[in-house]
Amino acid sequence: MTEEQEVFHQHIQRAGLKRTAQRDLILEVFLRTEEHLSSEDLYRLVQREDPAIGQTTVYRTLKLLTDAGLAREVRFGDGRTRYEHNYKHPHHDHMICTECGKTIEFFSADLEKLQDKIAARHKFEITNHTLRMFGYCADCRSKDARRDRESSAAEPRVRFASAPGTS
Amino acid sequence: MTEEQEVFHQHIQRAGLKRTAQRDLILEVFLRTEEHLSSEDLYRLVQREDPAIGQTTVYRTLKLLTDAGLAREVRFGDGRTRYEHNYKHPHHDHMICTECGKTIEFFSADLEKLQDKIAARHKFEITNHTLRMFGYCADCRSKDARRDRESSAAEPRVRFASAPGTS
DNA sequence: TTGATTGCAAAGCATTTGCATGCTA
DNA sequence: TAGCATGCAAATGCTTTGCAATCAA
Repeated sequence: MTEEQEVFHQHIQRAGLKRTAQRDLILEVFLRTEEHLSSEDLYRLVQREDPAIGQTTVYRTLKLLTDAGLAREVRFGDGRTRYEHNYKHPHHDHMICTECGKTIEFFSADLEKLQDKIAARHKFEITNHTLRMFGYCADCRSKDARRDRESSAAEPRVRFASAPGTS
Repeated sequence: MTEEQEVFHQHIQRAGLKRTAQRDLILEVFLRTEEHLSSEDLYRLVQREDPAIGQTTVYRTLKLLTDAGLAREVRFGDGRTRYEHNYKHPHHDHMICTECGKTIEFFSADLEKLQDKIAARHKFEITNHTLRMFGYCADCRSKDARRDRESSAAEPRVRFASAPGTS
C-alpha cells in the first residue's frame, strides 16, 4: 500500500465513508499518471480496466481525492477542470503552450515573496493563488522559426492574435 | 462620440459588419459600469433600457467588444465569464476576496519583470498571463477579527478550508 | 438588394443530482 | 442491517448554434 493509498483510506474512515473497488481503482489509475487529467481523461483510462465504472463515479471520486488532499484542481481555460497530484507535490505555477498544449510547472520563491509583499500593501491575506502564463514553449518556438525560414515567407506566420483560453 | 465608440465603429467597418441600435446600447451600458460584469449582469442592465433585447445578442456583442479590444474576459472561478474594460486600461492582475467577492486590481512592474525572467529560463515566450490571488480583503479581515473578539470564542472562527473557485 | 443581425428555441458541454439498486462496515 | 456508494437518466447552468424574420449599407 502506497502512502497515498493510506492517506486516502484514512480520509475515508475519518469521514465515515466506505472503501470500494471503484474508488481504489480510480485512485490507482490517477496515481499512475503524471499528467493533468480531466475527469473525462481519467474515466477513459479507468474504463479500460473496468468497463462497468460510471462517469459519475469518477467525478465524485476526483472530488473525494481533492478533499483528501491527494489531488488539486487546475483549470487552463479550455472549460474543463483538470486534476494534478497534490500529495507531497508542493505548490507551483504553470506555463501553458497555446500551440501544443504542453504545460511546464515551475516554482519561484522570489515570486512568492513578491506576491506576499504586494498583498501586504493592500492588507490582503492570501490563502492561495494561481499564476498562469500562456505563450509558446521552446519546442514550438523553434518549430515555428524553422517553418518560417523554410517557407521563406516575407512575413512571419500569423499566430493566434490572442491566446485562447486566458480564462 | 467617445473614443471607445469610435474604436468600436472602426472595428465594425473594417470587419464588414453592421452598426445596430442593440450593439450601440450594449456598448454604452458596458462603458457606464466599472464592474466585472457577466453576460447575465449586462443583459439585465441593458434590458432596463430596451426590454426587447435578447440574451444571445449580449453574448455575441461581448465577444465583438473583445475582438475590438474594448473588453477583456476574466474568470474568477465561479464558472461564469466576466468582462472588464480593456481600452486604455492596461494590464493588471487581481486579488479576489473569497468572503465578500470584492476584487482588487493591481499592477507590479517587478512582478512582470520577474515573470519574464522565469519564462526566459524555460525558453518560454509569454503572450499573456493571469495571476489571481484568493483570500481575504482588508474589510473582511477586520470584520472577522471583530467577530472573533466579540464572540470571545476559544478558537478563531473557521474559514473556508480551501478557497472555492481556485479555477 | 444582399448579406449581416436579431431573438427565439433548441442544442451543446461539463458537471451535478435524483433515485432505485447494490454493497461495505 | 443501516446507510453509504453506484450508475443511469434527467436536470442544471452557462454558452453557442440553427433558423426565419428583420434591418443596415
